[in-house]
Amino acid sequence: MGRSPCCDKVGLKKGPWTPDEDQKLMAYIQEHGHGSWRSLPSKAGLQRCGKSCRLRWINYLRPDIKRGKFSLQEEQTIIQLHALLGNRWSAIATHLSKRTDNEIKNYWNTHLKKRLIKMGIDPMSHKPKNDTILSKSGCLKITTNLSHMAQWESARLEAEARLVKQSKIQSMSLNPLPMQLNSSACSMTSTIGPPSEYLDLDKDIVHEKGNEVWEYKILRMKWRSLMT
DNA sequence: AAGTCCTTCAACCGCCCGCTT
DNA sequence: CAAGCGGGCGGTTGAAGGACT
Repeated sequence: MGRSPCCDKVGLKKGPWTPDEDQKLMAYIQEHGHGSWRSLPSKAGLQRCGKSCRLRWINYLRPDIKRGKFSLQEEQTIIQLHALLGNRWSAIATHLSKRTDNEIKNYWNTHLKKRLIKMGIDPMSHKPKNDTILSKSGCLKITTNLSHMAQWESARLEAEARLVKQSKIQSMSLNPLPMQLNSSACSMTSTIGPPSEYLDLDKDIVHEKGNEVWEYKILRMKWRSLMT
């Protein structure tokens, strides 16, 4: 059976949000929380569908959002995480506090992807375009390790997401158990980890262009930063 | 100054997944 | 177990503004 549309589209407004609509949405959420997105628009007096409200809140109105130029550190983090995770923007966003998945996705598509292409790096595989030559000369091991690392990282992120969800549920029930969560998170990260080969690998891939230096210290460095 | 092309990014769309009934 | 629903995600679009001719 086909699913019903997320909202009754007749009479609902689309397109850019007006300051008045923003104000209504913010005022409502600050007072009541968003609750069910589907029912929020009518309660808040908005002629929008719930999805549109959710998107507007998450990507623009939320108070804990950082806007403006991405720092070099942020750019490097995005590139490193993209190498590991691919186009999993929401997963990447969890590692860049105050940045939204939409913003990261846009920044990748409009800036970083083009920059990598200019540097002769395939933005999807994060490998130099003339990869076949490099593979023969030893980079194959790095590529293989990256693939293993990505698999492990995927699993770790999923576990982390579960913990966050669990934490939210517990805090909402006014009976948070931060110590338990922290200890379980610690035990997870200390007992589960990448194979020792990742920790021993010292090879970095470095590309230079003009004043820009891009370091692909994905393996050892990334692992360390994820644990901090 | 006017017209065209290019870039950016907010917002929409469709699909998927997990939960509930 | 299957259907229905809501939320979330990634891909795509199109308006707006800037750059270029």
